[in-house]
Amino acid sequence: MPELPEVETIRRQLEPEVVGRRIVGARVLDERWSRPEPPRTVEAEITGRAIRSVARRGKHLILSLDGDRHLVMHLRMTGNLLLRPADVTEAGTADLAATRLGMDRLYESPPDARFLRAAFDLDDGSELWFRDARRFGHGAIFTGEGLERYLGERLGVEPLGEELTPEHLAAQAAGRTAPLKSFLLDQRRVAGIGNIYADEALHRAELHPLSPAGSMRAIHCEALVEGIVAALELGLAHGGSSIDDYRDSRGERGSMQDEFLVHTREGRDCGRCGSEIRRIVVGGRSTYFCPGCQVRLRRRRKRHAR
DNA sequence: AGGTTAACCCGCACGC
DNA sequence: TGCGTGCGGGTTAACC
Repeated sequence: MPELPEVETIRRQLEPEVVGRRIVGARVLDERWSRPEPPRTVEAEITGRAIRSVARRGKHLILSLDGDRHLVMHLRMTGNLLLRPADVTEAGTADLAATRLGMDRLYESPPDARFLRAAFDLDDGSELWFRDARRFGHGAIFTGEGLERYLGERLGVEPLGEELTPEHLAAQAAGRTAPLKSFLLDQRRVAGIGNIYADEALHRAELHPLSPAGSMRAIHCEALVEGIVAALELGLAHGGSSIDDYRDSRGERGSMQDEFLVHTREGRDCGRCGSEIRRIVVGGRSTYFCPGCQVRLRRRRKRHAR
């Protein structure tokens, strides 16, 4: 699923290709994609504007345009954001280009391309495609002020920035009884961690996914920050995880799924202690962990003032 | 109010 | 082979 490393991989690929380009056409093909904003409104807001920057906050990708307009896109589970190069816009050359770029079936001829939800034409002839089989993906247009408010009320600190310190994590977790797994998935605490990297971070930190978030002591917060950073950076280094749907902007798979320590590895041996990796459900999410080396912390007694 | 669960979707794996 | 069932998963809404 697209989590921080997957979205950041796409951002890094798009940035040099689209910054400075002008959007000369916009088609929102699925009204759900821009809901509650009507497709025509979003198209009108975008068309004719130049792309100033490609940014990411949490799992959101942000195309900032001329005139203080910001297109925020979220891939959710099955969304792909594909940059279709200028030389494949003619139907006859699509197969050739797809072969060259390893895109297999991703570039079908435009009119009947499956799952195409939105498409943006750039002034050099390239196209940005938002494909999404399950229609959970979303796009919205904001002014700078609206963007700040929208992201601000949904997202906590960036885990790969300076703000994620053990002290900050401790403050966020203080008093919370929700399991660590649920805590990590809460985007308002730390932004960008999803089911995959939550499992990987907890294993690296040797913390049990069911431990109450507020049970962590300073040493655990330090380990968890290190675990989060290490898991996300390894994901980035491998171009993200492609368990099934994720593809980068060129339609290529990431390889992080080959590096998982615990995620999707039920029944296999833990590389650290040799115990058998287990799968449980926490907060409705599949959760993989090693019962041998991920310690379960006890709930901390409330401190009494004296 | 924090925490948990359901709903949103739909392709696909699975079982018969 | 074909069909029905259920699962997954990020986020939000609804609920306890």
